[in-house]
Amino acid sequence: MPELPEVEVTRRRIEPVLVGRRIEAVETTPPSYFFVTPPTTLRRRLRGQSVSKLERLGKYLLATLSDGSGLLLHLGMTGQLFSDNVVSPRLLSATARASLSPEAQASFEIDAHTHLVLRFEDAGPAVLFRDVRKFGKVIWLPPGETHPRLARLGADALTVAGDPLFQATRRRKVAIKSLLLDQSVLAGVGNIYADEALYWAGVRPGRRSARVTRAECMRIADGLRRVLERSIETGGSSISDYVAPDGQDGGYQDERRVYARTGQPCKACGAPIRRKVIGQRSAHYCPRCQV
DNA sequence: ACCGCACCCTGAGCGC
DNA sequence: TGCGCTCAGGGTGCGG
Repeated sequence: MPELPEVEVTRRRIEPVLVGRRIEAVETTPPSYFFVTPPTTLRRRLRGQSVSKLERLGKYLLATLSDGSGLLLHLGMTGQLFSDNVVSPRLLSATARASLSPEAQASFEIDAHTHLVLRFEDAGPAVLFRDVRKFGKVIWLPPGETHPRLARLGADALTVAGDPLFQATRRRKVAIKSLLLDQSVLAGVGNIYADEALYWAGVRPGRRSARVTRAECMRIADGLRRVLERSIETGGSSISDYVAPDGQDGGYQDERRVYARTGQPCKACGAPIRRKVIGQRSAHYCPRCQV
């Protein structure tokens, strides 16, 4: 699911049900590479801690705990972080949706894809982390320690300026889209918003980075800010799995200009949107509006 | 240093 | 109905 807007919306909406509460119990699925920190360690370290802060770093969420340690989460492709008092069909598989009565669907049952459950000392809702494909990550950070991946993150895509972006493109042969997806260059951009920002900038995704002009980098930075801010405003993109912690779908999927619109007319010029594989990911663009 | 590729995992949707 | 195929918003690690 999640790119910067979805992670930021998740942060904003899960913060009120996380910060200030003391963890009483931690439940997990068996060890897997989803747990960078093994479940047994996680249980031992988290119990009794209260959450003092929740921040977003690129696509990561970092919860600071009362002893100074940290709980680092990445939602991967299909990660869902939510409180267990909410309802959404996106929290069920299609088969579960088909087999369950509407009444049964109205309360979430912890399933095999729910890898982490945090229960708290107060009577409020539990916080759950569900992830069908297990590309997400749960990492406990000892007090005072950071994580190599965090140290390598580039500038946050929401606030990046055109000039540093232009500098980063020099002497790079990779497609401009692949550069935007490189988290050590820009933190937070994923496949949807890379395509959308390049559309607004009028630049084709396959252009070699070194051949993108300074003026175009300015437009790409503007495009990134535009699509990321607007997506946060509308609650992110809910295309297959994404659901906000309060169970709400996002709205930005309705505002897409190119992503997953292959063959459909460009909303500006009518030309059919094209799909092309770039860096093993699908890229979408308007052949007339983007050069 | 950089680039392309294989790989991690599960499910949905398609044509036959 | 079921099989085999492709596709999917993520990132890492390897060899060239």
